[in-house]
Amino acid sequence: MKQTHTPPTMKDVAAEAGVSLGTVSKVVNGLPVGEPYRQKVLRAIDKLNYQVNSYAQGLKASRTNTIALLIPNTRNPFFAELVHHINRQLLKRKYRMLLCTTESDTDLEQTYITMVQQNKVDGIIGLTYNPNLVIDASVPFVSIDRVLSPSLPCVACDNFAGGQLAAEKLADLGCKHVAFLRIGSALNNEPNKRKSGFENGCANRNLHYDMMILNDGEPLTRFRTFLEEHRTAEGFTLDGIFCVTDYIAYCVLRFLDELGVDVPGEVQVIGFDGTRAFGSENYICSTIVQPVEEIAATCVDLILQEDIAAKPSLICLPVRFADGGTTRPET
Amino acid sequence: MKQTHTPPTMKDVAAEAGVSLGTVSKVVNGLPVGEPYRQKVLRAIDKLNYQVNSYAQGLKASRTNTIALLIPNTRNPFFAELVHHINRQLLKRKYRMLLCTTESDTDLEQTYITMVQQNKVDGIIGLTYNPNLVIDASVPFVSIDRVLSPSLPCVACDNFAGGQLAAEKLADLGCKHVAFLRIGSALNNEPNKRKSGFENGCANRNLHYDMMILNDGEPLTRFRTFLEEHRTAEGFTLDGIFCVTDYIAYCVLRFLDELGVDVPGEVQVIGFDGTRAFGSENYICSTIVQPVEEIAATCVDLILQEDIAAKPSLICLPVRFADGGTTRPET
DNA sequence: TTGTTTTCGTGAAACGTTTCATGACTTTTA
DNA sequence: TAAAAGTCATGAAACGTTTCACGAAAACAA
Repeated sequence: MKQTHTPPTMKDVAAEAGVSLGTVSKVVNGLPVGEPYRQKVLRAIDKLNYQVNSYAQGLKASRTNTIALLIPNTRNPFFAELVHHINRQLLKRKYRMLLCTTESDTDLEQTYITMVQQNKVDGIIGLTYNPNLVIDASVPFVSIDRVLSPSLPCVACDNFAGGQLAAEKLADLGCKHVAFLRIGSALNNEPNKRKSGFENGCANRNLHYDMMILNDGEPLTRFRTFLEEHRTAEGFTLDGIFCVTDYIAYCVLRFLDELGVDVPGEVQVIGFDGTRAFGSENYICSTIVQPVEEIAATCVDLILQEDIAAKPSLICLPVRFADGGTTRPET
Repeated sequence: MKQTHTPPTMKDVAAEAGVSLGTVSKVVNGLPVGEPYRQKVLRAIDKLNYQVNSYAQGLKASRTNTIALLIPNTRNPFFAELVHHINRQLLKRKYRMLLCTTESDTDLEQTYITMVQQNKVDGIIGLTYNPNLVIDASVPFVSIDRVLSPSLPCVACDNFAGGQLAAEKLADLGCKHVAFLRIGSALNNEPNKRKSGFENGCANRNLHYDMMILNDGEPLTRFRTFLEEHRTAEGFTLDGIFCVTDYIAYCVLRFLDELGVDVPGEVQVIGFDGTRAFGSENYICSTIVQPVEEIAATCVDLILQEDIAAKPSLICLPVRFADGGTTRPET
């Protein structure tokens, strides 16, 4: 009699099908097997409800079926969505996701790096702002939003096009004098391209713009000061604001509210990311939406792709504008 | 000569230390070993920078070092924090977290259930509203916020105390006539206890209250209607509102804004959960804060605890009140 | 000193896969 | 028809652990 509580193994399947272990293995892995054999094995697998033990598999193949996702945190809604979609994609492909939230916790970063060194993950998808991250070349790595080295593929939305779209949108919505608010970064981040895209867009539409750049670490209240300076007796002297991030847009909106400036009446605001309001499908502000789902899918495709040489160094995915109530309705 | 690129195995450690495989295994697993042996092994482990291969471990022990976390989504900030903290706790204990975001995706639920049946996880931590979830008794299960059966432990914050605290807080802040807004649920959810707690608190403080209960699926705009009815020529007839959830509080705040009711001037609002504003440490409203970190730690403790019989069926963790600007400053 | 008990490190077997050399069987060729 | 070539399932070895029966050495008792 068969033990009821042990999951069936390949051996059981082989016995049931009347074939050898190797044959079952081949069928399971999609290797060529004579049709009658394949049928017998498939029937047996079905009958026993067999599923491979990925730990035995991992042991043998020194593959772990695990991809590490290195991300600052899950609190930021954009990151949370990214986690969600990457997780889905990996699950679909029978991979596990090792979630590493790194926020300024060097211990955790070390834990993660140790695991990688010890060959416990098959690849890493990383969205990291840590500039001195040491990446072992033997582990496949896909970066999000930041080109770390020419040899490591990077997936990002089309930040240049996004910046341009924001500028053109503001112009099309009737703005004459806009501002770009951003946080400077010495790093070679992809999001930095939003700036040149924006400048390009303004040039295309003959739009006059100011730019306010905060250094890393400077308090966001500087933006408040900046905005305050634009409030004159004749009204608010800006009629459009592009914020490099929805988060900044969110803060700016609060500042504007405090200053009594009407949005989108007096000034229209566009953010970047496509952050949705708490618990709803609505965007928290008019925004350039990153294609989170495609970014996730692309990362997973890349990390699981065998042929490393064939990986392009930068993949840009298209963005789109979405109305979130902080711009006037389109005509 | 030793191959440079293969991680060291127990065999290597045994050779280095001049002891047997079994001895190394015991040291690694903390089993009793003579002190001189232990020292030799530890030195060798250190020298070779050895780390156990958990896949071999899992194969042998039919343990997988993986805990599944079943959660509706990661978009809700409360869930996102839960994921974060549970992940940390598990990582600390060398466990992996298999993240299953289930939101109304029956396919994914099936994937997850199959994995469990096939013995691919060592336990499940589940926050699920799916009433007909079938739980295999052979897999340890810890539930969050919902008692699924007397034999399955459940971790929750002290919802009763939270409801009571909200009522008493409103009373202490000078409210005379408050309302409790909630969504009804036929399920035996722990959060339902917020109601009796609230009623108890009102009784303690002789506070008059209304209650508005929405059935599952009813649009939240009903709350708007409810609020509208309380706006009279003499002003707003409610001076305090307790919402069963921060999300509802968030919506209610928007309704109140639309209705031109001043918060916290005319009416004070308290939510429940401790949701923080996008990208900040501030709460989105005055709220009863769930101890997310403790909930996470408790779940992990329970799920990894060997002795199932010793697990209590319900663990209540203390809540606290936090000011989020929608109540008047405390005196 | 001898016999008995206890302690504790040893090493082989087993966990469920994958891989590869082997050889049985079929097809092709002369 | 016989030999050579090709096809393809077979089953044993190996992956890195854990576990357990075994036996050597130490401790104790007489």
